Amino acid sequence: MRVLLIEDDISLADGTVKALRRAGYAVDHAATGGDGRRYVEAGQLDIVILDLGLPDIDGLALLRELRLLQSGLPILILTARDALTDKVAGLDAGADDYLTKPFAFEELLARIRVLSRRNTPVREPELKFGNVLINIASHEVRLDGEVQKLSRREFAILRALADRPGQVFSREQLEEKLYSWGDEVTSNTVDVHVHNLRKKLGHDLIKNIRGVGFILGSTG
Amino acid sequence: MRVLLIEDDISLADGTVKALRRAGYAVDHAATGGDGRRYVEAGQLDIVILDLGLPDIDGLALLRELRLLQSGLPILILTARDALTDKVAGLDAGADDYLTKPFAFEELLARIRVLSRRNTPVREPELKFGNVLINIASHEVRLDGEVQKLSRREFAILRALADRPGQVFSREQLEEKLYSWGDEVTSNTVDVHVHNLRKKLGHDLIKNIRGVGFILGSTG
DNA sequence: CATTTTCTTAAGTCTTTCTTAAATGTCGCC
DNA sequence: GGCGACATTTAAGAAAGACTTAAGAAAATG
Repeated sequence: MRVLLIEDDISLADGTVKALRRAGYAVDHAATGGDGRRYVEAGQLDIVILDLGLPDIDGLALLRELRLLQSGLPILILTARDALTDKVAGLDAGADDYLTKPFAFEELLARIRVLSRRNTPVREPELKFGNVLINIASHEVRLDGEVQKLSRREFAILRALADRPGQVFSREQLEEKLYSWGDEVTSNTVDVHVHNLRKKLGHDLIKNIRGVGFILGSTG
Repeated sequence: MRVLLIEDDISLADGTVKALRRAGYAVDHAATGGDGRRYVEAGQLDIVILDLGLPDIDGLALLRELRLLQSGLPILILTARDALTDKVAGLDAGADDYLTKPFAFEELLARIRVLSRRNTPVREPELKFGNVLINIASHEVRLDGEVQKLSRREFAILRALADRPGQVFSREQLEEKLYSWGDEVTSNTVDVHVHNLRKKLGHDLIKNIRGVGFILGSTG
């Protein structure tokens, strides 16, 4: 298991590196963002621990770059920035976990274990279908770059379909994604929302399969 | 996106449930571990938020149980227990994230988004017969790579035949696949659909065995 | 608490698909 | 080769399903 620590504070990095090695990991250390990027480009890494206050590159920008380089690579942000907005921004930018300094080393190890046992692939925070771009975090959807305001239910339907492109969802399945237990609905709400979605995002994005349901993003 | 909150403190749960719903999630709430387990058994969930101080079951034991029931289901622990050993134990027992109370709701949402980015790869069951490719998930059928639009009944017949290639199906057997009990039909519908299928997919795919029924030949 | 937005319902319209039945075609047996 | 049984084709009316619209109810927002 090979870990890359991107951290500019040398003395802090030193201690962490040593402790990680003691815990049985092979550890690389990069003191700058540019350096870190080169390590990731070289491949062979299983997990990246990223400090945000780097001297040369904005941490979140680097994070997005690394994601592009290796989309499945788990990235844990480890930083002194404990403001809520920083956490949310970091996680939404594609980080898999966010730990603030000062931290308990045992917790870092546990969170590394969580990330390293994960074997399912991870999706980008943004989804793209043709000329439609879906930002899960901001509930913002763009058609040809232009922001379209979606209501909550519209977004929920779109997201459900976008989670599994090429898979048909029956109305019942979609309702399950929209309504909590006890809130079931007995009308053609889904149809109406789909209709409104199509008005906003174009008529070809969501297709209907007669007698079966709705589907997004397959060629048929 | 369907979230289950397992939490015994009713007033806290109420607030969280409402806020989650406002964020666009379908939310189920279980006040006991046993209840929570039943929700998970029922399926349809995308993520579980688990409180550890439950009245009836030890939280970690429940966590392990849920993991067995649905191994890919993301579980986030949300608890007042902020001791390091609790965190480590929770994460090592199989939780995907661990958030301590009191918490910022925005952070919970961000961490839910992280977990929902994971998508369990789904096997796409495809059946192939000569130059005909059948995709069950998308209800798509291709002839020489080109998508052919099939109606519901046509697809049902083709799927029935394709499920057991080389086996002859009588008209009665095929009708059983098309109609629910009580909907029986008294004409040559099956023949008509087979005819339309052949028009779309070539005349050799579905063969007739005189006096017996229809069969899908793998040698086409 | 008033205003605005979003959600649900339901009814009407439109489209596709299903069924029916009758005509035509084919096989195999006498 | 002709006859009867079975299979295929055709077309039209019926039925089912999808889409659209609008209005009242509910929920969010300030």
